[in-house]
Amino acid sequence: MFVEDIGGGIHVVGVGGFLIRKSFDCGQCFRFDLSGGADFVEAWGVALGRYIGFRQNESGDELFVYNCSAEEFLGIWVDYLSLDVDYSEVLRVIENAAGADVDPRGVLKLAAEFGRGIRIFRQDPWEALCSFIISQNNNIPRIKKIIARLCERYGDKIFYGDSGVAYSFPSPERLVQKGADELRELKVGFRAPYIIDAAEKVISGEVDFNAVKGAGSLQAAIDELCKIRGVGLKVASCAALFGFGRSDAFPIDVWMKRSIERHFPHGLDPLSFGEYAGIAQQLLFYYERYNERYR
DNA sequence: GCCCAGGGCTATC
DNA sequence: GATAGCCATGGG
Repeated sequence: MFVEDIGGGIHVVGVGGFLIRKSFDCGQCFRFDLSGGADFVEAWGVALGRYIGFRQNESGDELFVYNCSAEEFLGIWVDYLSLDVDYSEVLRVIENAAGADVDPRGVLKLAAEFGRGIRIFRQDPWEALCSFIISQNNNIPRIKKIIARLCERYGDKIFYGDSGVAYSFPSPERLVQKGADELRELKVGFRAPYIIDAAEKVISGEVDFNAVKGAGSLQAAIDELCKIRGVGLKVASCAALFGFGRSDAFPIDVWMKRSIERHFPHGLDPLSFGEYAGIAQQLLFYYERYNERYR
């Protein structure tokens, strides 16, 4: 990877096939907005308390990162974006993880190709947990709007610019201080008490993030997260995968249920993907959710 | 105007 | 342990 400073940002070459168009739009994070022109894509948003922008050409071999220094990119964003992981090897494993008996139509290979360029980000644990509590029985555009309102009202101003103001994701302390009634004004609906319960248990240590990270098994990590009211298997799996680096977590939502019912007549065992189960899940989700051919 | 959404809780069988 | 109804809201 080659990184050089330019005015207001950096130029990166050699990102190993990483594509911002797919990675920021595959349903794993909710605070980035995609825009684009004829032959490029931009993604602007907030993560890790920083306002940052990415611009990439269509083939993906030219990446520009704004509001970011070379040092910051190498020290923070390479990890966040999982650019240290060899996804060509990951995809190879996933494609070959099931035989024709399990995957008669070769959907794993199709999904891997369709989602080539996706990286599973290493997001902030609290933000991921809170975001996926909000996600339940909800749709992605609306989840993004609710989270944007949450940050505008309760986050800190972290950036002033011509295009507007950017806000950080609010801490659990701030949300507890506000309470469920005020949260309802943001139209989070029945999820308001769930968010408060999560914040309270994180603050008190009843739910221990270090215990989740250091859990000896995926099940132990999920059990810890499920102490929170409103957090079940699916939300816990998403938080584990996207916020705690548990790449073996395998969240099953309505899209994944459809994918499995449609393509895998005898079901699909996450264990067959080993530590890459979460990535396999994301590829199947993306293929089912965004591939018009199979809608 | 209707169905649905990156679900989970509760009651009931 | 499985299933049904409910939860609050608005995207498409």
